[in-house]
Amino acid sequence: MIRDGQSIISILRDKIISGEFSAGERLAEIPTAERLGISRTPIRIAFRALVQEGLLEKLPRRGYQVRNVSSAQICDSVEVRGVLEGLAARQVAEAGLNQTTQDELLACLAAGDALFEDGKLVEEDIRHYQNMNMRFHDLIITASGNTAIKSALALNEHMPFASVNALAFNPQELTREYRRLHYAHMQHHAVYHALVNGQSARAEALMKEHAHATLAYSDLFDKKSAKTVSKKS
Amino acid sequence: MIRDGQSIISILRDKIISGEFSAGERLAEIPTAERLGISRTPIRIAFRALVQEGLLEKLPRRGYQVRNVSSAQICDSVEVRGVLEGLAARQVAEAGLNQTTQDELLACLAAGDALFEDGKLVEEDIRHYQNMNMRFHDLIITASGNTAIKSALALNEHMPFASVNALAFNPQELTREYRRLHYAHMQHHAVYHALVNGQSARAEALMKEHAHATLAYSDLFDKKSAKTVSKKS
DNA sequence: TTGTTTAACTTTGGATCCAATAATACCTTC
DNA sequence: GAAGGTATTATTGGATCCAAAGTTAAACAA
Repeated sequence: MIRDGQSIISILRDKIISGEFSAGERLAEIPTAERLGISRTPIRIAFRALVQEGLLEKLPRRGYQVRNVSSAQICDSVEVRGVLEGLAARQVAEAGLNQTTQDELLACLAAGDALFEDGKLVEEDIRHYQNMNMRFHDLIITASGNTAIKSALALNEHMPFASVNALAFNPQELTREYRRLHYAHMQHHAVYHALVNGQSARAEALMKEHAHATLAYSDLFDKKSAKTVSKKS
Repeated sequence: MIRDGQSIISILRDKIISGEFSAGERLAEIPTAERLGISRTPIRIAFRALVQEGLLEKLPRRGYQVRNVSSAQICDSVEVRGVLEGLAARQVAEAGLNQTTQDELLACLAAGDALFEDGKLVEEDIRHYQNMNMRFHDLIITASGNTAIKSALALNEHMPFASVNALAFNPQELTREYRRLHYAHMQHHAVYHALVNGQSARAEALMKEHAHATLAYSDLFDKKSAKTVSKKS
């Protein structure tokens, strides 16, 4: 029994991100509705929202299609996240950090410190890290008071995080994952330091670099380089 | 007779931006549907989209409400546009401008030059300018090939342009408007110059400043200053 | 065999109906 | 007069029906 309209969008989004609806697959309202055992109305609303989010593409009179999200597009998305969160960090540093936000950021940092204390991560730790990470970023964006940043990120919010994590994460390589997340966590500390000291330019630059760091230990970075080279040639 | 679903969203958006639906006004699906003489289904889809765009706010079980877009929020939105279009310009300059885009940008510049030739503007000229302006910006965003920028801007796309123009434009002051748009147009020339010469950092900085220039001749800028001061105190 | 025309099917958009639920107003009772 | 409970109303979410329009496929003719 599905009560809330929002959750249907989430369900479809998860199916796309998880690959149950594979890239390039064509989706129509009626078959999808039957597949999920609900009526067309919520599917219709969800499809439109997902088009707006950039996960679906509309083929006029031929249904919808799961957009093929290339690694280059994920890199683009990370770059966008970088400039927007960089702007947020700059504005926070300029306006000054209020006490409650400062406390909450510190709590995030402490939680992260605890996770990395024993020198290794298990899969559950990674989930904890991701929650903490999301909270840390959200705190800064919210603290900026810039609602336009929030809404601009709302669209492809899931995309960079979910896709990058899905592509970058390999359960076989927990050590590499440990290094990647630990580096990111140290950057969190640096960002916090810049924010409390009102170093706005530093905060902005750190936050931009921090977005890139999401990719730094994945092989996506190489693909992006290849793309850039081919563009220039 | 309304055929296309997208147009209903546009109609409602226009009514909000124009002030026919005033800020803070509560809207429910049924009364709005009756007011427009259509059924609830398209209204439902439109309301959800407008929530996602940030123009409406949902009051659970109490309908929707037109969000009060403050001048500070418009400034925020302009800032977001600045960093995103700055990113686009930088990427275009780095990758190099292809010939067709270059030609189309030149056509925009020529069209602008013609508008400003006789030293004054009439209201129709301003509409022409806005179309040309939109095309110029869209060309650069598209040329960047960064789809994430496009979708991030899609949300509040209308907002900065429409709202700023609505607030900044005063038919009594066509001379001031002439100066504002002429300055913006000269910046277009500078952006183009940076792009064709591959000066990526300059292109990015110019594009950011260009966004601010939208406000430079309006009194919004003062309000923003006031807000910043009050934040610090 | 190929091209054109037509018919059937697919698909979306809009309208309306029903159900669930929260808010509000009213009535009763203390 | 106030407070609490109940009933009505307002509002949204989902299901289904119908119409319009485009796509596909098949059949027929050249």
